[in-house]
Amino acid sequence: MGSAEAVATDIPEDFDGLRTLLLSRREAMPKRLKQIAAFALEHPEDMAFGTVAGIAEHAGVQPSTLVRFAKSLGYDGFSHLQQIFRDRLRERFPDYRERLRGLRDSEGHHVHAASLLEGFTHAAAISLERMQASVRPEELSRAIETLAKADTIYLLGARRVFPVIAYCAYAFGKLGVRAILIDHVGQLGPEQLAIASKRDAVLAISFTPYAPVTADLAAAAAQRDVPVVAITDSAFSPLVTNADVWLEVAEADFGAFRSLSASFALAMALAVGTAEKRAEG
Amino acid sequence: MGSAEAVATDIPEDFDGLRTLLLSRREAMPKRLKQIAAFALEHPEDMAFGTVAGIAEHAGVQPSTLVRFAKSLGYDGFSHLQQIFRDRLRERFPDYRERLRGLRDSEGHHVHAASLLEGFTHAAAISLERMQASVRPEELSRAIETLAKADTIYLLGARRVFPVIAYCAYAFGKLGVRAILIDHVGQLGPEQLAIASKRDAVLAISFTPYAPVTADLAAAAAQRDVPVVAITDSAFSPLVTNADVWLEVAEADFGAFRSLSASFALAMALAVGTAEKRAEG
DNA sequence: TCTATATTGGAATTTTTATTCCATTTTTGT
DNA sequence: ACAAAAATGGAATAAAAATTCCAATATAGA
Repeated sequence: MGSAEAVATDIPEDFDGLRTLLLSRREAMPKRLKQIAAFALEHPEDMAFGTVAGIAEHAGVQPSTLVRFAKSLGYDGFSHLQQIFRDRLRERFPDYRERLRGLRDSEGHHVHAASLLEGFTHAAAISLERMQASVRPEELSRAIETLAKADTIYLLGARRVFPVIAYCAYAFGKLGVRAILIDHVGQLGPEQLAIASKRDAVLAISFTPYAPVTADLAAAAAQRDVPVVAITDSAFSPLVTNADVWLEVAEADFGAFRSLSASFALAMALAVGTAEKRAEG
Repeated sequence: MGSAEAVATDIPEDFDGLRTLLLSRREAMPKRLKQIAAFALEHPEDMAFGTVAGIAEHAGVQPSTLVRFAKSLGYDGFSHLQQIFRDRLRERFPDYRERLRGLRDSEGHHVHAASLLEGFTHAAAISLERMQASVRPEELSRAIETLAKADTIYLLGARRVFPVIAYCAYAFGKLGVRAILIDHVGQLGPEQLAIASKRDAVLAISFTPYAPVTADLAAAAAQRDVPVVAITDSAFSPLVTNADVWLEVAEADFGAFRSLSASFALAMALAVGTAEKRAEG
């Protein structure tokens, strides 16, 4: 016994932890392993994407040495170590379920509750960050212009995104912009939308799994030449075909639930932007 | 010859090109391939990291269909296609900087629209960060325990926070927890809440300026010994006096509008925590 | 310098993963 | 409604990758 393998007690499951570990062990490492440690911190992307053979060649070591490196840190093998680098690129929590399970066993209930909260908070933060990169300013401007020209704005959204559209109703009301929430009570959606004309506009939101009502009502409106502004999560959304302008928002999830933070931020920007544009002209 | 394979003349080598290609072919694609195309654009990260088997399962298709998909676009095989997704993740950071620079250079309206969006995004991020510090894990646990013990959960929230409570109705439903949304249609709030007993619970949310309905209905429920869990923004809130447990959330604002992000994250943590606790015992 | 111990290189092996093939189902055109 | 073509599912196969093992080399302590 007493081999080189670590006692596998504190294996870092995220990149920061790994970096700290590597730095602290740096001095005590044999030549090739130190070489790999340096390479890993310098080229985390290669570590995330490469194969053992490829990375080994780049780093100037043997494939087996890479596996040894991973094991000496306490990981099962190279694949396990690589997961850390992949998670980092994904900006996701490392194996969150595992972590939650561990917390539940070791400490009290409130720790678990806190980490649930942390999970949803994190998902929200990621969504916001991603949206900053994905929404194109020109499209946003076009959407605002379309809504600003409208006489009345009809708000369309069901199920998961209903809260967003409900908030739009609140915000437009506060801003003095005439907007009508199509809540589809008593299945009266079509009737609620029937009076929309080409001088109005529809703001429709829908994410997977796309609620059929939303797409149907938006299509019906588009048919009658009512301008449609859509917020959705993919170019394949049924809303896209009928939309004059569409904005893409990909929300991050935690467990089975997706965030709505980015959608809210976007909806608010649309609402305020519309109100300001109207005030101008 | 003349098989289904594409003529391999214009294989996009970057993500944007691929996206454009997929969009242009969207209509002509058979069902499963379209399904994959949608999945690929929605979950580019999974495409980058996953294995054929894993991605196929997530997307709900057979592994062979994934390979066919890649080939139908002109790629050698799945691995070749996957490379596009990996390259995209590698270049994500420079891409983002480009975008910001472009933003600065472009014309006035777009900049303004973009900065509105940034403002709301920022407010949301700040709110999330603050909440992490202000919510005490023990209180959160107590709130979850209270809700978990309840037979039926009555959801109370009006005006600005109505979206949060509406989302709770959605989440609890998904999680199989009996919950009733007091939407106060036709001013029937008191009647909707009348059947709540001490074996149930009320989850009430209210922020300044506190909507009187919410406080009144919560007080009426508390009067009849229905446990009340409250989410509010200060110790001076009218909800506090009637609540058995209360959680404080201070949302940041941008312009006249406050974020709701932190409230959403908290509400989701409550919902999932409650469902888990019920599953345990 | 010599020996015990740790480290390294590289081929052999096992495991995982991508791809192909064919029978079955679905769609399309007449 | 029918035949032909296209699309699909799933098992079989091929390819690629990770891991292991052992001999060779280097290192440290006496």
